[in-house]
Amino acid sequence: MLKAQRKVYVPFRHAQFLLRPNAVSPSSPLDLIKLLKLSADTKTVKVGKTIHSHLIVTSQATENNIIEVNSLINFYAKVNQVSIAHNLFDRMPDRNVVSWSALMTGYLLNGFSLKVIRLLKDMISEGNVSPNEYIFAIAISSCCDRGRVEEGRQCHGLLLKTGFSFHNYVRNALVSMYSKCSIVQDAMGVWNEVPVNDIVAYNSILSRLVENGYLREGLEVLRSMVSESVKWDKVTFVNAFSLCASLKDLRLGLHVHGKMLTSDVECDAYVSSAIITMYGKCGKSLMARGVFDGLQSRNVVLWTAVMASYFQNGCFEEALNLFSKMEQENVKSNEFTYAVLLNACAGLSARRNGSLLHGHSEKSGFKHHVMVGNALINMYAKSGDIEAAKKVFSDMMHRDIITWNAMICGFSHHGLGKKALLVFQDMLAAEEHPNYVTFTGVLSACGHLGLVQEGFYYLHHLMKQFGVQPGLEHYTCIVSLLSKTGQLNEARNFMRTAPVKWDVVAWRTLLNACHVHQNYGLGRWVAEFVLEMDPNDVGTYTLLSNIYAKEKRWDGVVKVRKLMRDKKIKKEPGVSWIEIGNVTHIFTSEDNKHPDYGQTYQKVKELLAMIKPLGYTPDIGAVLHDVEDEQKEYYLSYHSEKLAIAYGLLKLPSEASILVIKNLRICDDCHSAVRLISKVTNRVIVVRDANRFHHFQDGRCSCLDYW
DNA sequence: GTAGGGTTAG
Repeated sequence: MLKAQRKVYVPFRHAQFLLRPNAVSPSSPLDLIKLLKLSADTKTVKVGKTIHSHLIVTSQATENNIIEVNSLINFYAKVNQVSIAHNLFDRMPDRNVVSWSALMTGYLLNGFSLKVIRLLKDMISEGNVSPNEYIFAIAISSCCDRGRVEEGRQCHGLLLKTGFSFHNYVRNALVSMYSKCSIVQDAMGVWNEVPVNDIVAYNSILSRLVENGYLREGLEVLRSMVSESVKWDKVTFVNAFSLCASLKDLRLGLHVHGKMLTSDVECDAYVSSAIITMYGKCGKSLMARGVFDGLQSRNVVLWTAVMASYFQNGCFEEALNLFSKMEQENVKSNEFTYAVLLNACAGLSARRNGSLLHGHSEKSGFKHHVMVGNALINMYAKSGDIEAAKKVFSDMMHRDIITWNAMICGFSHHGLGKKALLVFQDMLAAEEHPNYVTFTGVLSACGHLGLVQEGFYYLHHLMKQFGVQPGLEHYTCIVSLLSKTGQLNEARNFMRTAPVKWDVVAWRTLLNACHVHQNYGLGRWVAEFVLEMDPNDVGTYTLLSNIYAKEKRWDGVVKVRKLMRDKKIKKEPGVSWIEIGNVTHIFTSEDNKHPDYGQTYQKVKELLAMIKPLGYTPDIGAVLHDVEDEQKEYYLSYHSEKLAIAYGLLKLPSEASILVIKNLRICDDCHSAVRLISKVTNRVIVVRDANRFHHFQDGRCSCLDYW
């Protein structure tokens, strides 16, 4: 991995004369060496090469020579031409420790960490020059990649023998190495050995702690900086803001912001984006926007940070609106921008908008960026087009853990368990290590397929094998798996014994199973239990009322309705929408505001008449008991998803599949109606409800009638 | 003449 170069202001006026032909050089060799360093730091290849040719012509074999060549090695190393650097190094009659360190830095910067270690070994075996603190710091830094830890430990051992481990450079490199390799205990061990007040060391460990989620320890470090009166610099503030963001601690964030405003630290783009991100993660998108609006100049990162703040707080449209503003100001998107925008589309299930951005990103040259690919998979999967998600996945040249997770969870979300498990197998074959998220997808796929044994095998063995500690989500998947296969008592027992604190979601899973499997006794018990945990859970009231209705216990239905009235809980009205062309058509169960309402309602009636001969009977038990049967049927046909689907059938070409999105869970009646509608109209109909996707085709649904 | 810390996503 390339390391970022320090940014240096370029006083080019001083360098220009060298580029003129026939320039009479007024410089002493020392000036040239300074210029060479400058061109290395600023990566101005042309200037450096000119100096090189100048030196070839003028240099004699003097004592200066070794410094000149070292500077040249440093220059070529920094401008990513490390083979030229190595050539120069090989041709040196005498080398000193700087020659070695300059070359090693070159390999380090260009990502050839093995080469760095080999050079260290060569140096030791040649024995002319002894390694110093620079050499060790570079060698240790090269062990920062995962899988290089063992070499890092060997270097550490060597250091303890030579006594260099107390040098600041080296200690910082060790701390950095261990923490980048996620061995935070060792990093803290080194850190605690000797007290320091080197700002870089503080920043280094703080950043690593935050990055790896050791937030309590991060807070400790920040406190010790205060107690030891270490003056904070820009980087400290950036780290402190990201710590507050990770902690979602607005109070601390405000405090740090105040401290920054009263300090003399310059608020550059790094600091500003850290502040914006902090406010965003603490739930204050408007404050993030306020900081953003107050900035003099805004680069892509700042735009993306403020979009992300909106996204994280559910303001998807605001995030998307900023995109056009950014374009107006001629700021180009990068892969992060596309990721945020596509995620916002996913949040809105805005497939059309998403595919426009897809085209946009490809035109801007991001076709093969992993981050963009991941966001595209997520966007297509969440907006209903799992085929398009699969296509993006298949076309990707590089994949990371997020890619695999997005595809596995996407398939699972759509109820396509077999496909999810196939991708999981491919993932293992590709030697990618599954993580926490992977197993939520895998276990829910097992749930869709009813694979109880496999589910437990994954939970008890495979997760252990990959070092993933099972959490609430995984245990909930098991509850859902047992529930789905009708083992309600086993599910309840599992909930008694599993070592987690169950939340409302898990109990609701069991409750839903009781409803589907008609175990109304247990269902009522669970519902009461859930309502004790969360007395405002609308879904549970609805299920409980449904259970009473199925039992024909109208007193119970009345009781639930009274409870809801007393608590002023209103059932959220059902809303469904469908995108046609670039217009989103919205249907609700409570109004008839759509301009084509009459025609649409007529179509629903027609469809229901078509499916009645196939065995559809309106599930009138689910509707209020005190209404006439005819009226009940009318209520049911009013359901927003029926209207939206009918509208799609009216307006879309006959081969097009229909995607409808609904805010609530689809009801029994609509589910069986849509299954049959997919058969009589010979259409693929996809409904995304509050929980998952239902793929209706040829009279069947991908959820196998369990949801 | 050689090194080390920071921004935007899941």
